[in-house]
Amino acid sequence: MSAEDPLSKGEQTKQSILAAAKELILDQGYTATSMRQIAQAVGVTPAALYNHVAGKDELFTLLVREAAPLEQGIDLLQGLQADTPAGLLREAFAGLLGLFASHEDYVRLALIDAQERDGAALATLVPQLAPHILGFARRVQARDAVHGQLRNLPPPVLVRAMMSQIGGYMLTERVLREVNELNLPQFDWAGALLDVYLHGVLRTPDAEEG
Amino acid sequence: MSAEDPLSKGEQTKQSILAAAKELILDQGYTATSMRQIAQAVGVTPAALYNHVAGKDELFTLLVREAAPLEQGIDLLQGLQADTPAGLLREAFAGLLGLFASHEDYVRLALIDAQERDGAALATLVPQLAPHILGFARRVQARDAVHGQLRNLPPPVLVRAMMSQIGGYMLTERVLREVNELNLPQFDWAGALLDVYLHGVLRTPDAEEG
DNA sequence: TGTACATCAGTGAACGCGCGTTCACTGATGTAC
DNA sequence: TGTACATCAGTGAACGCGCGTTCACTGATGTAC
Repeated sequence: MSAEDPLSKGEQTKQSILAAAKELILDQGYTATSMRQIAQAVGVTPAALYNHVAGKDELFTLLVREAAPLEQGIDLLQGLQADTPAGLLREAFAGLLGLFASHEDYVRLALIDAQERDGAALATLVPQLAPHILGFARRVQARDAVHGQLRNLPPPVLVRAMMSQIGGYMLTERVLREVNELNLPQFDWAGALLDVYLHGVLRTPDAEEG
Repeated sequence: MSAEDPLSKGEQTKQSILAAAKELILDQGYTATSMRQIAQAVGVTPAALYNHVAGKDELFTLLVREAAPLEQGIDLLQGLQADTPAGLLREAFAGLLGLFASHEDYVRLALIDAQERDGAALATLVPQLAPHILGFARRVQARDAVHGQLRNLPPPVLVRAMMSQIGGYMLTERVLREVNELNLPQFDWAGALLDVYLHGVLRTPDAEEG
């Protein structure tokens, strides 16, 4: 259709299959979604799927791999600009939270994988990301030797408290939304949780702006 | 068997069915677990299940309802002893985290329900718990009018940051465990996250002990 | 430019299988008189 | 204490159905000479 669209018929169909499968699986889960449903959504016979994809298993694996923002996560951790520990933490927190929030599909696919398929997808992702998280923790520590902004916390606590707050944000985003009295309209929740986190790991409130 | 066991044969079988279903569903998910598998685990014919349970749907609903620590959660929020805002927050954080951590089965069943069955179970739980969470927030606020320990944060932020950190703890407990370099052996992670949270919402570090 | 052929994308029928649930039934257990 | 009967717990076969996948096939599209 568009100018940058030299996709063959086959590629087009494959993309349609992936898109339909993603939508159905996000809605119903992996086991509850059938190849027949996917074929119908694409407008094709079930048998036709097997011209483009080896089977249901490979289809889901493709889906998860395609949705994972792994490279972006790594680039983000490696491309942090800030000089101070507080700045690094702020930048990483905001960046990672934004990354996950903008890839909610991936988060949900990963949860489905974990629950219905032993979590092979997450299991391969964590080891790939781990060294970069560790590198980030060391960098923060090294900067703090100069600036002394951080409370005396073990580096793993810095990292886990951050990941926990970010993961918790994603989790509560879906649950607490329904509790009206806890909803502040137009409120910058991500910023508020970042603020609580920074205040929690820094020595003094004033240092936060460094 | 034991002294306090006047269970009829039927009740015994029903409990066996619930136990077997719970184990299988936690392992494989709801859709992927069949009535035949459950019957086999119990040592009984599939048809026999229907003498004790209306169907697969009701079986799962029973399971979730039985696993939910709803009353304990409410009792905990209502029975807080502390006088100061900081004390209340600390007690609630530690209590709720402990409650969820000791009911991991429920957390997982609720996630399965949310993913494979539209989340009917969670949907009924949140409104039941919500008023007590709100009452708790008001209580903290009222005490703070006297003590002035808290930073100037909207009460919903206090609550959500806490729920987010607790939820994040449950989430990262399963994922980050596998990253060896982030594991501090024998470390009191719950205490560390509580510490970061309190430090994050209180005005001064010294006030935490109040 | 025309022809022969290979590759591609999709069809329709069928495979063996496991699913949730129902049904008529069988013994064993409990209850009433 | 004995007998008649209702209830209980479980069986085995069967129901209609949808599952993932395979297979022989058909046209359409692309390629080589």
